[in-house]
Amino acid sequence: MPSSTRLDHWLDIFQSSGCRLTPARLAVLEVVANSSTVLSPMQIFLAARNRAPRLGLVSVYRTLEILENLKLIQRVHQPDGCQGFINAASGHQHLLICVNCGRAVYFEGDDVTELAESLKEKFGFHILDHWLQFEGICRDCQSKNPSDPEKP
Amino acid sequence: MPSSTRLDHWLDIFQSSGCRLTPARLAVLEVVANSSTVLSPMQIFLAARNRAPRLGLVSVYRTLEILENLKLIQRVHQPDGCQGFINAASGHQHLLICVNCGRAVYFEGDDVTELAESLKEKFGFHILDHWLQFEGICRDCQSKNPSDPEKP
DNA sequence: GTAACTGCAAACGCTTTGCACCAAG
DNA sequence: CTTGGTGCAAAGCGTTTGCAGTTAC
Repeated sequence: MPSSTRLDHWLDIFQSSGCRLTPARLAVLEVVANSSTVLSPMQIFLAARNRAPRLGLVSVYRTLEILENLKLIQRVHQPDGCQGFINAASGHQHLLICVNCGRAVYFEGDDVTELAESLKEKFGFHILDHWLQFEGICRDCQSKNPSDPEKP
Repeated sequence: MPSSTRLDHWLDIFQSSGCRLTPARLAVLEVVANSSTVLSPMQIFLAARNRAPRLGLVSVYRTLEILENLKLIQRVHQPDGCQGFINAASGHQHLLICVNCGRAVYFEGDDVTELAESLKEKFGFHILDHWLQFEGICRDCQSKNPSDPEKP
């Protein structure tokens, strides 16, 4: 899905779920919808403040909470701490993340549902959710200086 | 591996890596080595304080850091926040966690390495690490009151 | 007009650090 | 004896909350 279409889609869902569209929220939505990398609340704040100079960090947190509830973004857990967010591909949570630049790629991995089924039988667990994440270095970062961070 | 053997194993590695064995550290090691559930630093602190009454929370953090570096425990990321720790099965990071009681089960999932290989070809990523985690309700918790927490 | 939303500042909780004392080896 | 480890207290940091003013609808 192209970024512009995604933003329209988000605005649609956002408004029809009863949320008011304000400059602060629009700025956050634009930043997150147009990014294909994992972003921290602070990164989102800094980027969104260019579009809405009076923006406060608090509004970023509150908007992210709404977006997470609407399933428009998903939380990404990283080796160190964990408050990264990325726009959520429909239904999938299988991510490939570059530890150098933060770029993220969704991929298909339907064999996971088979695995879930066998776990259910084997251990008697009722499976609610799963999480598959790969970390590595993307092609671009491999060809550059490995210690050159390229966060957007 | 039985818990007692694991503790011995840990003490072995711990000491031969140059770390001194103190009452505080022993208490933390005993608690974590003998548990098969995901534990937060605070839970570990409370349990370990029974064995070493003068224990400080700070020592728990410091000991966990050492254990993580020695790969004896692994960090578990949970939907909400993420500072859970569990003793690490050798080489495997595939976990099945009960969201009710915290019990964790390691399982085999070697198909993940195949998947990693295909991702490498498809997207050009150099894969460094992966993470597969299932969340659900274990058999015991299914048969009990679902809202009855049973944290150890 | 009104309820939802805002930014600010302060509170909060978890984690880390500085330090003087202590004990493992 | 020496160096690494301890607990305490305080600092640090990211996140959340209370609030009075503001704005989308």
